[in-house]
Amino acid sequence: MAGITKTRGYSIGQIAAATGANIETIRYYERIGLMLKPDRTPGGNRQYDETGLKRLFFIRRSRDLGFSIDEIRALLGMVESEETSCAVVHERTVAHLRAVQNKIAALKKLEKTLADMASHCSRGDVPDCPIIEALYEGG
Amino acid sequence: MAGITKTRGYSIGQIAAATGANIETIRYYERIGLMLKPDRTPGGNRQYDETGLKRLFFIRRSRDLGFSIDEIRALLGMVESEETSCAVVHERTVAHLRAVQNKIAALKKLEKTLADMASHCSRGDVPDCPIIEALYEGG
DNA sequence: TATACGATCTGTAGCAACTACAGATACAAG
DNA sequence: CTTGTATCTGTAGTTGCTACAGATCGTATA
Repeated sequence: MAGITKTRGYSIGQIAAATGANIETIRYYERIGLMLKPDRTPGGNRQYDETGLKRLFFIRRSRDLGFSIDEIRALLGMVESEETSCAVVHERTVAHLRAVQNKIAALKKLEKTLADMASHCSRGDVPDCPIIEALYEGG
Repeated sequence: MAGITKTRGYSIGQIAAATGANIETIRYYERIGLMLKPDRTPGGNRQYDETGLKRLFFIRRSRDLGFSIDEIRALLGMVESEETSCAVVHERTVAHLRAVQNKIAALKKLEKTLADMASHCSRGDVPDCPIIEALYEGG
């Protein structure tokens, strides 16, 4: 009688703790339609079931992997509709992978430029700083 | 008489074209105090001089290198104040470089995960997609 | 000189993806 | 039944812009 019956479901705080998401973020996901509207307790508190919990795990994991909200929306749509094939999911994943690789390439260039700039600096008390000069470059 | 006299300065459109910045962005930089308020024509249009143009080049270049507005504010402050040494600028640059390197490392991990996920997918019409399974991971 | 047309003007609202309140309830434990 | 924590709604802030609307400026041409 006093035990936590599973049928009660999970409070928003519980799924927040379980997934590492922040409560306000979960409500935000609901507002933008990424999380479905859960049941409520008689008092009006959100009550999630396994499905909701899983969906949040899916969203968090996808976000961690850098998928945008819109991409996640599309992925969830595919999961929902039985028609969509694994091939389409694969396509999207690869597209995202490419984007990540492009970002890495861009950041590497940037890293090189910054490292070069830093290496040219004597770090002394000189007022003429080669880093500053480099930042004015192009003018 | 009909020639473009340099003393007239540059319009916002001209410095936008020169630096590649967008006009609205320049006004935004002014609003947040990154660009200084320029002179105005009798009619009220902005008129920039070399100093303004150079400052915008500096800002754009720094942004391209991934410095945040606040970091640029600090860098510009150092340029302004004669007291600040090159060493401090170096320090900030290296700190930023570290941040970039950390981001690269994080993205590389992510890249690996995505590549692994994609490689496990047969790309067939199978409804059970290993990518989707992987996204549900943690639940 | 008149006028047409593009460039600028101010001010505000929107974007992603959250985060951070305020002020009011709900709920669980003692 | 009280206390204290958890949630509730709604709104505003964050970063770095971008995109309007509706008015005015500036200039090239007839």
